[in-house]
Amino acid sequence: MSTNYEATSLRDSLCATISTEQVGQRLTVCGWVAKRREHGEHLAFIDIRDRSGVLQAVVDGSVDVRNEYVVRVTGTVSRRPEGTVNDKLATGEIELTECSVEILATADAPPFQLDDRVDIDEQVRLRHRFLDLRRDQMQRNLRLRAKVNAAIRAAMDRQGFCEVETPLLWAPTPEGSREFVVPSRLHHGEFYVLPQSPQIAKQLLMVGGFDRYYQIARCLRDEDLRADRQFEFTQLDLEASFVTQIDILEFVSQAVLDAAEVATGVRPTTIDTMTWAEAMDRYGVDKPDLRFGMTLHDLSDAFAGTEVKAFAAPTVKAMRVEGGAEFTRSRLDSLTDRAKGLGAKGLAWFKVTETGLESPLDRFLSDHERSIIQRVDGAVAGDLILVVADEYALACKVLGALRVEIGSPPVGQGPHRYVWVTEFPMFEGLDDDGNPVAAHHPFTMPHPDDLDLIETDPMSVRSQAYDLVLNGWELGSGSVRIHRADIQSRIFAALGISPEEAENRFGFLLGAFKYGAPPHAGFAFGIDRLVAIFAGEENIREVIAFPKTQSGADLMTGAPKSIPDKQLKELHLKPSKGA
RNA sequence: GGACCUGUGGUGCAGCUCGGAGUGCACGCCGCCCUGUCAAGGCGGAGGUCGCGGGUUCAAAUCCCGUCAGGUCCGCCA
Repeated sequence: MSTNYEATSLRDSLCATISTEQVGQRLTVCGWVAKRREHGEHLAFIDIRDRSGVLQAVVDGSVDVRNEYVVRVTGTVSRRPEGTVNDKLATGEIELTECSVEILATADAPPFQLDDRVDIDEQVRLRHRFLDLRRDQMQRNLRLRAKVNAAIRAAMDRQGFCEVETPLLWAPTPEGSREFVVPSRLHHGEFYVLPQSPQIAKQLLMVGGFDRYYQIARCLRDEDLRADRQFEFTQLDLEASFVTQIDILEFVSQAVLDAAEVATGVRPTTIDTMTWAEAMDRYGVDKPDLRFGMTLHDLSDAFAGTEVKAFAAPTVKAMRVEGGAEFTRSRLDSLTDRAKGLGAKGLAWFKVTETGLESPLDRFLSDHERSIIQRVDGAVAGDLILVVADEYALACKVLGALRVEIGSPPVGQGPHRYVWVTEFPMFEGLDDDGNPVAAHHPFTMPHPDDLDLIETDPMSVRSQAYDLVLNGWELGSGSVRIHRADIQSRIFAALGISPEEAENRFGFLLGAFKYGAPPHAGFAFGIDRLVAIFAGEENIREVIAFPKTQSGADLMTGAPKSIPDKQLKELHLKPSKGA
């Protein structure tokens, strides 16, 4: 028999670990009163809840305990009388009798019910998060998260990675996401920032000879929040030397598959791979959700010489919505609004009927065009065809967004479909000065076949950057890094960063690279998101103990708050008007 | 910075279109009854700035404007 690690000075056992095997034993448990059911002067049932579950204690009616009192109960483990067994309870066959009850702490009535019977308003939950955490959902989620963390650590350790901690107080780098700023007390008017990721630190560790580094790292970004984005989030951050992309994908796969196995009980058999170009073309996003079809189909050739004005565009993309002919006009209007909101000129829709097409545009179509639309993706009567005509990238993006909006199942439904998206473009879009913007970051190694294009056709250069995607969520991304000064110079030049500016911004990294930088590559993926999907939660707040609201407030502590003038003075800070 | 949804005893909702007394339901809370319940049951009770401010009106939870908070999304997130 295994040692009972749960026994402490105050208790012998966890509530729900007691079974019929212990019948007759006198045991002590500790926990909260989950429920009290009174049956007159000399009989009451109290459910005692600890982290393992609940256990029923039979007590005298005079025992005055109320919901959420903290109690220590000593009693005899007994079989429940015939006919009173509760199948719904792990401990439903037993109960504690002849109990003595010690009240360790009394409790006010909680501001909301702690069972999972009703949804509680987000504000109320967050204001009293410490109570919310007692609920089964939060207990399950955070314990699941702990198991995932442990599995990830074990996988990295097994693969020879060394866990190294990197600073939270770091130097500002005017690149990428907005940083949280920390004023320096000892250096007037100067600031640290909290790292948006340990990116540069881990590359320096490579130069430092830690050829396999990892860390379960907190990252901080002062950007607007979303269901899958908090100011602070946790990543498995890793970097390795003397490797290529293939090695990194394998390292990360091991960690993710191990995590999936402990979380779901099943080890996923495959992680798909597709290029970024494929993902955009077929799914209209760089984070495709492979749980469902509704892929995008290119009709550009068929409509090349069309008379239909709405379709006179470089690219015509279509998507079949199974059963979508039932969509109401207002639903179609709202989809059209969404398409326009994303930059499309409009959204064409065609309901496929037994006799043909039903659409405001139908009368403008040639017979050939009509037959093309009717056959999109094997359409049958009752389906809906959505068409966007525009520049290639925009048509893909708009239809891709509609695909997710219409077809995406809830997080908890369907299989877990992992996919590596590779060959991201090196650059995307132009900044205000007309220079290309690094899609990943400026230290990303271009694809070896595209090195010659850096100067001639930068926007077509592919990079050795890759994302891991699960069910439409971007879990994380990584890249092979540039370790050669000549290639780095060419990339800086393409980005419009002068040597002086590069020295100013990244001098300490580039300087380090002069002393022997090994070829290296790395990755980082978000543990909040991974656990949220494992837990079937739509929002990462549900897997974070103390999250912030969408406006960045902590409703429990009241943060952010003003600080005393004395403290401001010490930091050499003066609030501007309105503060 | 923008769009949309929500805000009504402690909690979750209904009431809002079509203005007419703080009206209703469920849970919780308090008291009494009840010896086998487990979402216990029965009886009784307390508990409200209808988020806040302004406007329209004889009259506003309800209509209008503004504002705050929470949520979802766009922008943003190298």
